[in-house]
Amino acid sequence: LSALKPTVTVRDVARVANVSIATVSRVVNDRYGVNEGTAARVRAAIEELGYESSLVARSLRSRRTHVLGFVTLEFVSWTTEVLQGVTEAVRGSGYDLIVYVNSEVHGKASEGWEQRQVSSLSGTLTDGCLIAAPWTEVRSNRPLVAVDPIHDAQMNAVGAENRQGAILAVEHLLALGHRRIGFIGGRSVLASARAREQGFTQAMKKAGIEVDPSLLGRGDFVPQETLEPARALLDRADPPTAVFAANDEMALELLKVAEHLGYRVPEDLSVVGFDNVPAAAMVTPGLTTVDQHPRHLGYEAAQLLLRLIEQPDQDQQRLSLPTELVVRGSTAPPPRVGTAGPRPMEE
Amino acid sequence: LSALKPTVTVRDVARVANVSIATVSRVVNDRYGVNEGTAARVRAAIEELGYESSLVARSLRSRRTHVLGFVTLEFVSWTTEVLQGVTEAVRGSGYDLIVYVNSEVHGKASEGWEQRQVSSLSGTLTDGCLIAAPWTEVRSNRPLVAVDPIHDAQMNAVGAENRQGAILAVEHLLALGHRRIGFIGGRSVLASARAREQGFTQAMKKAGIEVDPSLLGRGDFVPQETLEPARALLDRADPPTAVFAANDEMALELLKVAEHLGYRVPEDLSVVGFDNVPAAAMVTPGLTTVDQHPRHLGYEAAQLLLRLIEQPDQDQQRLSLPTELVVRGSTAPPPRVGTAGPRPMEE
DNA sequence: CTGAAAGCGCTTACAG
DNA sequence: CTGAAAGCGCTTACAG
Repeated sequence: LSALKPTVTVRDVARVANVSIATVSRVVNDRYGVNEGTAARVRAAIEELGYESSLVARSLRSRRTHVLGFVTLEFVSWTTEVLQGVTEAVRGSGYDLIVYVNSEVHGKASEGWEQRQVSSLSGTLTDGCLIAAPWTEVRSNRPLVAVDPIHDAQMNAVGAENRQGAILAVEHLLALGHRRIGFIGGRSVLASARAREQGFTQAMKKAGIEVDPSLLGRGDFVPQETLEPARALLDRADPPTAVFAANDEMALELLKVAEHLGYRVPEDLSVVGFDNVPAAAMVTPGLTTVDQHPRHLGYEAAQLLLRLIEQPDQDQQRLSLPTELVVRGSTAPPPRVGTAGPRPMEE
Repeated sequence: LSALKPTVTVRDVARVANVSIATVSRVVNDRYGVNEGTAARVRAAIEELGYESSLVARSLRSRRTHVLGFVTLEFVSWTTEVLQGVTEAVRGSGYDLIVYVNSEVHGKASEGWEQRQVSSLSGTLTDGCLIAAPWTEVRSNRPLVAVDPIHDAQMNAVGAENRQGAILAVEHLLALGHRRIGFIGGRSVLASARAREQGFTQAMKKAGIEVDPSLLGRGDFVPQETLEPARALLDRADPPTAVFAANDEMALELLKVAEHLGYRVPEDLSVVGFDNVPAAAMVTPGLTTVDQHPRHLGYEAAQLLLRLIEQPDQDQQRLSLPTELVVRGSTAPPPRVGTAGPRPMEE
C-alpha cells in the first residue's frame, strides 16, 4: 500500500491548535471545562484539517460506542424488511447501525459464523447485536437479540406467532373445503419452521384429518431446495388440492412448478405461503399468505436491544408478535371430486 | 453498564497457555516460527476460553483490515440489489463487508453524513469504501468508489449508461406513436438523474418534438415527492399520452395516481420507468422500464474497489455499464386522437 | 522459537 | 482550565 495519504489524527489537530490532545478530545466530545477561546481554536483546526475522529480508536477506548450491530448471513427480501424496521427504531435514538454480512462461502466454512462475528464486534465496536435467522445459538458478553431465533436457544429473541399463523392458514384451507392438504417445511433448526409445522399438524388433527406422510416435504425456506419436494407433491396421480408452504419463497417456487405442470391456481390447486413478502402481493394471482410483519419484528427487536443496553441485568426476553392471514387469489374451494390435478396442456 | 462480563483477550489466552501475548497473536494469525507444541497449547486455550480476536483492536494496529465498507443513507429496493452484487463480489475474496446505515433524521442533520462516516471508518476499520447514491462529494485517504455518483464529482465511480437508457425508453414511446410525452425527473445532484433527463430531451429533440414545459415534473426518485407532480401531469384537460419517469419507484407511484384518476394503462396512458426493480415485473400490467442491472453495478463497483486497494496509485476510474430496455405491458400505442385522458369512472 | 516493548488513535482519571 | 500519562486489545519489529 504505497500511496496512503496519512490520516488526520487528534495529534495533528492539537499541533495546529497549539493545545494537547486531551483538550482536542474534550472539544470533540463537548466536555465541560474548556475555555471558549481555546475551543474555538480547536474547532478551527478541525475544520481546516477536515478531522474526523476514528470510530475504531474511540470504541477501543470507551465502553460505550453507541453503535448497534446487525449480523446476517445474506440479504434476502425478509432480511431487508427486518432491517428497515431496525433502521426506523434506531433513527433518532443516538445509535448508529452497522450491518455485518457474511462474506464466506456457504457450507462448512461458515459454521459458527454468527458467533465469530458477534465475538469480534461485541465488547469493542458495538454495544449490542441483533442476529437475523441464525443457524446456531450465539453467546456474547454484550446484549444480543435474535430475530426469528433457532429452536430452544437460550437467547433474547423476537419472533412471530408462527404456530398461530400456521393454524390460521390451514383453517382457511379447511373452511374452503380442502381435506387433502400438502405441506412444505422450512429450515428445521429455526423455531419458526418448527412452530409452523406444529400449527399445520395441530390444525389438521383438530379437524380430524389424518395427514398423508407423502404429502409432507421440506424446502429449508429457499427456492433451490423447494423444487424437488414441490415436484414430488404435484407430479403424481393423487396430488393434494392445496399446499401450505412454510414461507413465501417456497410458495412462489411451488407456484412456478404448478404452472409448469399445467395446474391452474386457484381452480386446480390452492397455495398458502407465510411471511407476506412484497412479491406475494405482486404475482398473479396474489399469494394468500400469513403476514408476520417483518418490519415490526425488526423494530421491536431493536427496541428490545436498546432497552437491554440501558439495563443489562434482565432475565431472558422473548417477544412473540401477532401474525395475520392475508387472503388473496391463490386460494379457492377445491375442484369437484374426480377433477383434481392439472388440466391437460392446451395446444 | 453494570453486568458486563469481561471480554476474553489475548492476555487471558496467554495466561492459560503460559506463553506471551505475542505468541498468542502469532498463532491466531498463522505466523511462521511457532513451536508446534506451543501452538497446540495456545489453540487449546483459545478453544477453552472461547477467544475471538477483537476486530477493532486488530484494525487499529494493522494497516490492512480486509474489511470493505458500504455506506448508504437508507435501504430501498435499489440499494439492496446493489448490495447483493457487492456481496457476490466480496464472497470468497477474503474480505468482509460492513454496511453503515445513516441513523440520523433526514434533512439538515444528515448534511455531509457520507463524509463523516467514511472518515470515521476509513483508515482504520475499512480498507476502502463504497458509497451508494451519495448526496455530496466525499474524499478519503483510502480507496473509495461511488455507485451512481453525484454529478461532476471527482471520485471513482460506477454508474449505468443512463443517457443511452433514457434514449431507448423515449424512442420506444416515439416508435409506438406517442408525441405528447411527459417526464418526471430524479434527484438532480445525481449524475444519473441529469443523464436521464438529458436523454429524454435529446431523444425528443431528435424527433423534432418541442417539449411542453408543463409536462416536466420532478419527484427526486422517491414516491413521496412524486405524488404532486404525477397529479399535475395527469389531472388536467390535456394530459400526455405517455410519461417517462426517471426511476421505477416514481413510475409505480405514477401508476397508482393514474389508476386513481381512472386511467387505463396502457390503453389511455403509457408509462416507462427506469431501474427494473423487482416490483416492476410484478405489477399488473408489468412496467416497461430500463434495466440498469443494479446487481451488476454493485458487483463491478466492489471489484473496482478491490483493485484500487491492491493498487492505489491509479487515476480516477469511471465505469459506465450498459442499460437495456425491458418492454412489458405498461406501454402501447397512444389512444386515437380525441380520446386521450381517463375514462369516466364506472359505477 | 519466544518475550518485552512500542505504538495504532483515542479517552479519562489524575495532577497542577 | 489544561496537560502528561495510562491504557483499550491488538501486531510487529527488535532482542535474545
